[in-house]
Amino acid sequence: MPPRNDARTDRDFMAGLGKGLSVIECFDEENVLLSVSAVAARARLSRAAARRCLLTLQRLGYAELDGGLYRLTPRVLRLGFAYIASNELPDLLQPRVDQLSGEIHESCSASILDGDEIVYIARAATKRIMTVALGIGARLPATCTSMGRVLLASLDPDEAARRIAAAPRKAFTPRTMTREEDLLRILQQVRQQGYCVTDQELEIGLVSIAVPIQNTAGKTVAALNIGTQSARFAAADLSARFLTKLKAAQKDLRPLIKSPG
Amino acid sequence: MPPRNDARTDRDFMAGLGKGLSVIECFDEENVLLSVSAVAARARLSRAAARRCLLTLQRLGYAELDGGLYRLTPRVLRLGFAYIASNELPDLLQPRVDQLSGEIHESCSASILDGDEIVYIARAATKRIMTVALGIGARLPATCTSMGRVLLASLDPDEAARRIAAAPRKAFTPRTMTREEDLLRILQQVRQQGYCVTDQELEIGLVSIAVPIQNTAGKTVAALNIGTQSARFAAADLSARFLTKLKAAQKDLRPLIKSPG
DNA sequence: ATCAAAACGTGCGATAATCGCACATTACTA
DNA sequence: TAGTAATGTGCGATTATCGCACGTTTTGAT
Repeated sequence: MPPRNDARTDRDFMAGLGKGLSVIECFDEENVLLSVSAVAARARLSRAAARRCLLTLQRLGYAELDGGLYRLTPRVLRLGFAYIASNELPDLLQPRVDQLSGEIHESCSASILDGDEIVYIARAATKRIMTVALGIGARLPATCTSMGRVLLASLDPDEAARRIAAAPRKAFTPRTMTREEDLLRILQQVRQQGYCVTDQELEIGLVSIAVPIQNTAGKTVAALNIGTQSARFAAADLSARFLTKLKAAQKDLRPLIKSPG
Repeated sequence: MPPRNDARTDRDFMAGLGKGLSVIECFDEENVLLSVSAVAARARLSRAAARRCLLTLQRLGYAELDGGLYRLTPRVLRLGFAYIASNELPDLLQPRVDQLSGEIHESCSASILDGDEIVYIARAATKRIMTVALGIGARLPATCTSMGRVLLASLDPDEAARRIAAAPRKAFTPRTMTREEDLLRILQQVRQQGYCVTDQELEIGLVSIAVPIQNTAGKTVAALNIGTQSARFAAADLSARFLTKLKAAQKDLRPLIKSPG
């Protein structure tokens, strides 16, 4: 489990904690109820270890037994909520996301970058526009989403290139950009124009536009986007239609987001 | 840490996992950045154990070091999201919550019961109506909220009485009901009328109305509410104004929510 | 209905990992 | 500058974790 050997850090690594967390992450949309063996297989643990983790989680109220199978309880939300509550960003962005969505009657979201994925931290949906539901905490690949590209573009170019090189670049649709050089060129363009439009690269029929959200120090800390259906707006029309609103939100939010330290 | 001695279960309890989870829960709105000692104190751990947990969380990407202090990373959302994604309820309720909020231009939420607290699992806010922000995963005492009372009322009366007796009943405002007998009487009333209105019991100026949401088997699995300001609607007017919409949502949702098993 | 295969719970000895004290070091404060 | 407090580190003792192996239960196919 420990990726590297950090001398001291290696001694202080608590294997049990790592295993338990990976057990929690075993559960998802397609795996609501899992058996001990299934968890062991998914988390790459021995059956005994998986069982001990599940028993512990059950004892602590994070999991419950349902006819021989385990399921997570709402108590698990306490963990994710520890982040939401400890980070002011979601609180600051959610009202504005709600407002924007109400004004334009389109889905609106905010996300941050975590490795090569974006993580939704605020969201307001008019109706479900994607086949998959995207609630808070949901993750999408950064390389093929408008918010992800805006966030990647805000990084040091070398760092951005590194993450793109390391990221799996699956072609979700025929339009998905997968070539490294194409992505780097797009990032360059995003840096210049200050926003990003994606045209059905994640799902056919889905278009979106995103802008970076900066803190008082000017550092990009999140991305804000509007997503809609290509049947209603062509990708080329998104900037003319929504960019003013997004830029206004960007400007309003900036003084509210204090830089750390 | 283990509450009881369950013979076998006791042997299979992984102390390290329990400690790590309690460390994560140390972080909240008022404690964004915590030192090793602070975490040790909050989680009731030895400094060494707290340090090992934090080091492990850092290694796994759940925490990061910021000038000698630790902070949670968005990766923690993966844990809470494991629940959201593995439970269909939030997905089913969120669109309807969004829709309802859009129609009536008031804040609308859904929650479930966890012990003596309600946990928000879907939410759409028009503007911030409470001084505290309530995102997904947020918790409030069940006894003094409209959704909490609806959910408590759905339990076996003995069980409800037990939870009320065990719950801390803090008076958030002068109007907060704290007497056990009053609460039991209210629950009785809620069972009869099928909804609950609360009038500034959690925060002055805040009124709300809630109805239970049932699955196909008729079992209450969540509560749906509308919250607004007493300056706009008197508590007595809430049912006349909003009950029809809430009941409609209740009826629409019921066939969508399958009973487990 | 019967049987095989798979999954589950349990016991236990060996091992390795956690534990927390004690010390050295580094901030922070008065 | 001295004193307080918090941090990182080393290490021996302890104990909790590990995973195999066994017996039992459930599943599912014939």
